Amino acid sequence: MNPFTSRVIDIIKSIPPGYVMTYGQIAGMAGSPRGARQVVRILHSMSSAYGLPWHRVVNAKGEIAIKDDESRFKQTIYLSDEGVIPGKDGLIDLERYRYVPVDMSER
DNA sequence: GCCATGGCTAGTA
DNA sequence: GCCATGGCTAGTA
Repeated sequence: MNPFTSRVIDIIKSIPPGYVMTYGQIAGMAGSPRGARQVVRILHSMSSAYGLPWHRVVNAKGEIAIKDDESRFKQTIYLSDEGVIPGKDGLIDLERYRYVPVDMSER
């Protein structure tokens, strides 16, 4: 597996309950700032095999971007179960719920 | 060719 | 709304 792919998987697995990350944020953290779509692909195809908390990933606007209605609904439920509730505008407040891991090398 | 993006712009109000 | 972007694990043998 490509290093980028395994980094993305590790990052996604590190998102704690009650928090979300964005596709672009994950891609950038994995070393490919333009790789948001790869994150999408990984989430789409490898979530079940790797037990990824796929529901904790949203787009840059704080939207649940998944297309499939059923999965979309599940994501909404999973997030609300963890306390992540969209605002009146339907968007998840990233200021509040975004997970920003502390980079140990910068301490 | 696929995919659940992201960021910038045109066009409107 | 448009379009540049990029790495590759889909699946019902």
